[in-house]
Amino acid sequence: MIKCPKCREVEFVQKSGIVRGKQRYFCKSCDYHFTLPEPPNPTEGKRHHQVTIMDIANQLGISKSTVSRALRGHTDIHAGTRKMILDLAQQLEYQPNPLANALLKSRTNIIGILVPEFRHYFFPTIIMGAQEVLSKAGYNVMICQSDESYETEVTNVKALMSSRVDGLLVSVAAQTNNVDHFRAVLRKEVPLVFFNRVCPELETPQVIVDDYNGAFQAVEHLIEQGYRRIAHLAGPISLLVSRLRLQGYLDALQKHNLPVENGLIIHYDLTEEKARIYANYLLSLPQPPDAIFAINDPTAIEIMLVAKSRGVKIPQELGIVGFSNDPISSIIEPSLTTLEQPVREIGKQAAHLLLHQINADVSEWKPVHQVLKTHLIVRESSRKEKVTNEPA
Amino acid sequence: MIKCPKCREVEFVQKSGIVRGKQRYFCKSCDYHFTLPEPPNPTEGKRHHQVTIMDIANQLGISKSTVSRALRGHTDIHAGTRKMILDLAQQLEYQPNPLANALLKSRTNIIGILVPEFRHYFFPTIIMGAQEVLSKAGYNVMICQSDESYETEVTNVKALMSSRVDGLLVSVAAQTNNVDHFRAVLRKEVPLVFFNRVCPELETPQVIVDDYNGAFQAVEHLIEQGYRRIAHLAGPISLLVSRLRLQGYLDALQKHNLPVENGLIIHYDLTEEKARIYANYLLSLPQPPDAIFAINDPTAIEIMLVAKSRGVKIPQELGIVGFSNDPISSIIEPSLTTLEQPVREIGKQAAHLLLHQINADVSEWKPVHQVLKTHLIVRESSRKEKVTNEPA
DNA sequence: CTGTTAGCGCTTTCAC
DNA sequence: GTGAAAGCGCTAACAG
Repeated sequence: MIKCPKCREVEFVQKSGIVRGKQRYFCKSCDYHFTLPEPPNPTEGKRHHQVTIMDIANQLGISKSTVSRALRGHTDIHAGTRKMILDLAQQLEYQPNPLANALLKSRTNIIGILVPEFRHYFFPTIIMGAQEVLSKAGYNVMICQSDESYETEVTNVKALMSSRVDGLLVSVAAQTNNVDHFRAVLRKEVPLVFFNRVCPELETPQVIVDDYNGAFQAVEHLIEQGYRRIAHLAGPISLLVSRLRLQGYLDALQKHNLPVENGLIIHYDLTEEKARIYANYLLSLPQPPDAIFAINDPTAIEIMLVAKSRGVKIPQELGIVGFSNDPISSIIEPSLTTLEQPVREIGKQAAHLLLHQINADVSEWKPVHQVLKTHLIVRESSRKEKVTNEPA
Repeated sequence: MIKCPKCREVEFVQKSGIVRGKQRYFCKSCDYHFTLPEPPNPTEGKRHHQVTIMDIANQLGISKSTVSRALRGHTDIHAGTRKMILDLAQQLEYQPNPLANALLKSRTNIIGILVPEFRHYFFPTIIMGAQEVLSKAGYNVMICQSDESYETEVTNVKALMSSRVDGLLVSVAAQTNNVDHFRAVLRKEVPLVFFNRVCPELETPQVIVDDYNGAFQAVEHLIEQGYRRIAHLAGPISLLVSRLRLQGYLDALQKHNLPVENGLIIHYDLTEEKARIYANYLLSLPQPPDAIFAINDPTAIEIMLVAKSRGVKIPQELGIVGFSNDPISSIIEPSLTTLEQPVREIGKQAAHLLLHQINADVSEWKPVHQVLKTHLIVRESSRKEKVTNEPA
């Protein structure tokens, strides 16, 4: 005898209508009702596109829970059963559906990587480093590029978030002035790690190199080589990396009692096109600089090409130093003096920090600031004194 | 009165034990049984991490189907209800969970891209082209690189397949001789499109450039410039692109009645290191070649660097032609003669073909072979006769 | 126009 | 050691 769990009445009536062969019952006294499940029908022949644990269970005449347990390596399973399951799974080329798992656990095992571009050496190499670490930890990687555009960056972050990535590795676009979209990420408690182009105002881990000292060394090296009017083709002031390298430049000038000329400091948006324009501008000044410290190697290369096309001799009339040691720096003639940074390592470190955040509770999150070393590589583009390399 | 749907008996008994407050009933006569659902408990206060349609439905006192319909833009919905739902969704920053959808539809909206590497200009540019098309169509992209290794390629394909990508864009690794892993992809009816490094033995779309004619032009150009012992640093014979470019090379020699010397044709695995080794080998032959046609620009660049380091004069003593027009070709000195190919367009075309496969029924799949044009760009590295560009 | 229900594939209680 | 059932969030079929 069945009692209604709501009103304790004993009578149920079957209402008219059947849902897909199932019978529905309603309590006579209250609004409580339920549907009687349909008797199991073994003569069903579904054609699955992908093998599921249910297929294995059915073929073996056991329940899917047991299959699941065997596949997941639970201990309390009969050894024989386990073997049957594992063998059949192998034979059927069973592949667990990560979507089901993801839905259940709210974890996709996907990491989003957002970079400004990946045409040059720098970001691809970082990505390779990150991928190396992440794929070892069982994560796949989704890569987006902002093309230095703020709008694209916002769109990409939204896309990655709506793909429910488990974490985000980001290098900010040159045009980004507002970081609310990253705040939203942290608000949803999705781990976020910045590298190279970071957001110091956000409480989240970041990996950079020692930009200040690198820039300082670069400019001091130019001064020691005898250059006196040193320009700086800098990145947008919104980026910390630009500000740090600028400060290194300024302090090196100051240390050597060289005047700072604001006209020789140009902030630009890191696009190839603008690099060319500003290089031309600098070289056509009434009193052009005798050296340029460029924010990065692609910029330095553009400057070299412009200088060459104008017949300006490097390094005699113009010294150039870049940043990052792009392989092209050693190929171009004259070869480019630059600051080596452990590019691949940046990616690996960032990935490690991200994994740490993912595996820790939100309350334990720590905004670690990792700073890696740079190393000046002196090549031809800044060696004014050709004969003597050592000081007298 | 409730009848057992299996044996038509009328009596059910409640067995001892309650599952999470639910009561289970068993037929007295047969083994049929069911569980009576628990009465709805409105005083439940779950704390969700992410906003779901259920949250919206509950707050509005309507059903989640209605919310779903409103959000999906179905027409048959009361305008007022729709507005309420849309407003609340906005206010709650509701984001649909793509995992639930993916599980339901077996579509992830993710495309896997597998390339040999992305350090140089070529593959990143293709990826950008593909991404442009795919993201417009609502797809995200998952990028893997095989590092030219067969094993890594197999691993990557498996990883992408187990991520249930909706389609695959692939350029094959140099070391790949066996394509069973791609056969498995097609067997599972996952759309697959090859580009650049293709598998002609598989019945699936592919995008290449006119490698044969490109190579033919390149070598004919060298011959016209007066070079007579032309070597070819080729890719692995397993790749169609290597075979086509080799054939172009051979036919150009034949057309101009130049002998083919097997010692001047070297197949290699496309790694930077080996390029250097073989370049050195060629240049140290008792009768070294007076020109080299390289399978691609990175290879040509390596050859140039080796030649320079050995004091071999380019183009006077050694003519060099590459393939692809990597930006570095116009930067290096002497600038590199090469074949321009519409790199970005390759990615776009491949993406279009893939989208077509995805949207078509498997029975309609067509192994289209798209061939894009190449264009010889003559630069300094092959201009032996410096003064006269035109024939007499 | 709206509500109810099943089910995508899987893991995880709970019960035996 | 194994099975039954719930549920992750969503859409679609069906009933009203």
